[in-house]
Amino acid sequence: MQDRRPPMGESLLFLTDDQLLQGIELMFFAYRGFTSDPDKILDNHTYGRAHHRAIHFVHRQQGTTVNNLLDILGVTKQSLNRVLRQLIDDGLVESRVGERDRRERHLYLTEEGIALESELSETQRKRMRKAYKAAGPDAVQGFRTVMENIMDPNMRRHVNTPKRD
Amino acid sequence: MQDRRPPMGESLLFLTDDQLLQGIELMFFAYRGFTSDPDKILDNHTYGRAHHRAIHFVHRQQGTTVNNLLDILGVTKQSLNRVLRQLIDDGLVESRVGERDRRERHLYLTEEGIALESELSETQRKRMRKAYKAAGPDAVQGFRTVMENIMDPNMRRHVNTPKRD
DNA sequence: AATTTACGTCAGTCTTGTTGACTTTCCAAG
DNA sequence: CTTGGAAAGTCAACAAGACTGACGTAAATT
Repeated sequence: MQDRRPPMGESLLFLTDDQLLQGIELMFFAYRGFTSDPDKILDNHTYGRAHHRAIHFVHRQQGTTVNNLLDILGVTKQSLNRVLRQLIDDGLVESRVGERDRRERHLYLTEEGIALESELSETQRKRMRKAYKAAGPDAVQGFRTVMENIMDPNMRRHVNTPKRD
Repeated sequence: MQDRRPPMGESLLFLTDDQLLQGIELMFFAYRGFTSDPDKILDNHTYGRAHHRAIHFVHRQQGTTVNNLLDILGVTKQSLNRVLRQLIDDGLVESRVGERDRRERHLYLTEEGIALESELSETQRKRMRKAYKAAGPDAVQGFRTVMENIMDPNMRRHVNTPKRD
């Protein structure tokens, strides 16, 4: 008589379609929760997720160029330009002409921009902190490993790498 | 002399703002990769992500009602109705009047609908399988735990629960 | 001098979300 | 049996944010 389970040498039970389906839905629901807090704040500022993304990456890489931002965000320049223009006009982002290469524009958050960034990221850090704390360090390491393998390899270089010591 | 590290009894280094920031960006980039494969397929069918979501959850819960779908997807009925109408008109989804409660509409995928669902989910399962395999079972368990803690608690009941024996 | 690069902008389209108003169907409680 | 309300569908208008395509300008590179 045969084993009723699918043919797998060791325990590869975590690779069944059912398990993968669960993973897919975890991605959907977790991402929804993850974006819900900032979305509420952004509503009050007549901004959207696109503004949040721009603010986030300008904050993390002050002085980044438009081209670099396009690479990270993966949208067209017209799309990015729209939100960037609003943020500049509203005084949240400053655009400075490059010194070495004057074609480039280097982007910086103003004080006001930093303030909104803090407000937005605080809600997300709070959610992440709660999840990390509840799951524990080993689970977090596993989470990281899986997430890095889900994303496109050439995007990994854009992910923040925490200082060790 | 004091410890130079922040005040934390044990090693809670995985809760620093830098670590949390990494987690936030992992969510962003992983979700982008995760949705990129289906998006390409959907383009050829003049459908979008909204259609994919509807198809996915109708498939997993054949016979589900519109109301239940609204609860899961978290959009307005007008928004859902638009994509559902297209899918019904195109013969991918069948809407049957409820027997017990004839106000309700029960939704089913047709053969054609199942075919598209398979095509879409196959690319996502492939990506998840690759990530799971590279990370290993323990990492996958950690991934699950963190993701469940990121999402809103009342959404957990909607996540597929794999059979254990 | 010619070409390429970086950026900005105008114009138009599409998907997907929203609100608000209104109708039809139908169950269930008074 | 009537009526209140829930479930579903529909129409209309609108906005965010993505897209394509074309064009312009300034600066760097070849």
